Amino acid sequence: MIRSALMSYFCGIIEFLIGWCYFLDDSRWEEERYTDGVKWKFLEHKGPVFAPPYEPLPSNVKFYYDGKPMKLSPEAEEVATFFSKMLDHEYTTKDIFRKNFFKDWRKEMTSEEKAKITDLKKCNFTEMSEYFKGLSEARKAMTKEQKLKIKEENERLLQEYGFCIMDNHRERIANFRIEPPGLFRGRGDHPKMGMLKRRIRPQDIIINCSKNSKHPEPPPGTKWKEVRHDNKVTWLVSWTENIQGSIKYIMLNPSSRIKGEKDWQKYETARRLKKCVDRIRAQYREDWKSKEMRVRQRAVAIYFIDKLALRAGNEKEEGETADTVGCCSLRVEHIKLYPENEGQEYVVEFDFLGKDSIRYYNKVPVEKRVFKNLQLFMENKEPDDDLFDRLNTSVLNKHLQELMDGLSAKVFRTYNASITLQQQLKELTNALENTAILSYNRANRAVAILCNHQRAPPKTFEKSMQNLQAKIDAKRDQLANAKRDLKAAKADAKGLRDDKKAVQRIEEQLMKLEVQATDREENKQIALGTSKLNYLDPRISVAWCKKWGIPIEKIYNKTQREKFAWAIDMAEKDFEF
DNA sequence: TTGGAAACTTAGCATAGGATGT
DNA sequence: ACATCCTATGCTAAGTTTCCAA
Repeated sequence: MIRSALMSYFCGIIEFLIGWCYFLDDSRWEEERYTDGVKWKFLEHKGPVFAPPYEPLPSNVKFYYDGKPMKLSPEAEEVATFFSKMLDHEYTTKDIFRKNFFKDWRKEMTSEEKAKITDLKKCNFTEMSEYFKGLSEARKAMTKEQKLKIKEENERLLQEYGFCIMDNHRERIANFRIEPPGLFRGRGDHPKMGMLKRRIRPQDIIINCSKNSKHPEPPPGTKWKEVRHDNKVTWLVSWTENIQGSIKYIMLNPSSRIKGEKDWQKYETARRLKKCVDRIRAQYREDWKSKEMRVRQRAVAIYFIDKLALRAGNEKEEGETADTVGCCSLRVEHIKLYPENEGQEYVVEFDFLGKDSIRYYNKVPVEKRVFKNLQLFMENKEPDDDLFDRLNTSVLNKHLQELMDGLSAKVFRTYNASITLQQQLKELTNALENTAILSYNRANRAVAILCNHQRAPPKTFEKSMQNLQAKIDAKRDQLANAKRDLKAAKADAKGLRDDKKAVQRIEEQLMKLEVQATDREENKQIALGTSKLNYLDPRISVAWCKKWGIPIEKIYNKTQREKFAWAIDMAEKDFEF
């Protein structure tokens, strides 16, 4: 079954089929493929699409310094436009943002400009800002023909640069456009916010492709930094970004074979954890009693990672990024211990900023041994000391790897997310089709809450809720009227039947609206997409759809169906995670 | 053998663009 | 036909894990 499904999905052509049959007949394929690390045999692409060059402002749009108009050099002007475009954002008022911006802006100025422009407060960007607002208005107001023309040009670019050939398949590339220059805005309280993210040029670009492929051409008069032929990696293009000095990549779309296969493998690893999670849990519970402090710390950390789906928590360089933590990097100040709280014993209160500076707040009762250990870990420490001072992610993952091949901290998140979805779907789904999606979303929501996937409530949330409520009220009135008609229409049989039908139809519509309202309200601050895309084994959802006769389109949109094509082909209604 | 770099996954937000209502 | 609303998509930052050179 798996065999044929896979073939129909992946094996378009004969050569490829041979490769897959090798895989299908021999489970060592994965190991071989991944231990020798070869990711592809052939790779050809057209290289990246660069950001459009800077277009200087028209002469009537002026920058003012100290109240007087001032013509800027193109370099300085460009950076000024970045700032002017952000004027409406709160962060242009933040000290760090302004300080970083001004420092980097000055680097782009001529010496004359530098001498003159010494105070950001004296800079007036409003005319520039208005100009860009005007441009975006104009873009919105374009005629159909103009919009179509742009759309066609985008499509042409996509067809030319958006695909590559990897091992006999034309595959979609994820991000073939180079990130345009601008002002860096990190998430949360980022020390580098406002810094200039510089323009990427051909000489910054490393191309990766097959030796025997047609190499991408750099724009006329330019050169690539390097062309290499490394088939042990999956990226096509890379460059070094100037804010953190990290490398950025152009890679394939999630619909590609190489990503799909990896995704599948991820869920298979999580399913292997399912088989031995009892043993591992017994182990860490045992380790809570260990004589060795480092073993006890490790065991408590794994418990948190398992029970609360915390991230591993790598160390971060201070001052380079926002101050956020995960499990291993928790500090004393991030938890509070309550021997007794609201009728529960041994309660731990977590309050810290996690990835993307999203707050994690949770009060959980824990086992007595965990509680006692935490008290011990916190003894004689300052608030900003590490809670787990004998532990880091490398030590932790090394230990996990010993417990199970391929086990790392994030596998627990994947496992717990997927198993929770499966359980919740079993519990919540009732046979009534029109509430099935609500059940699904609720199961999805349980996972999102576990993983702390939050979102800012949409700006228009209140409004949209009101609109929906108005619709519901209107529908209620309509129902009341229909019921009245029904009472009045007792006389003749046909009218009675029609009226009954009408009442029923309206009742159904009303229920649908009410379900929609419930769903939306419950979703106010919770993001479902992240878990759906990254943590939930799609085969669970596919199986659920098959079991309840729900069209897959109801839960996965087009992009998601493309990403999960492997699972849609593979999973039958009896799939068990 | 280890620490930093490289590679790759996960993340929320902005907005484009399509659906829906008027 | 147009305005409004909502969802899908693009974007790129921020994580985790793996890799590899010293």
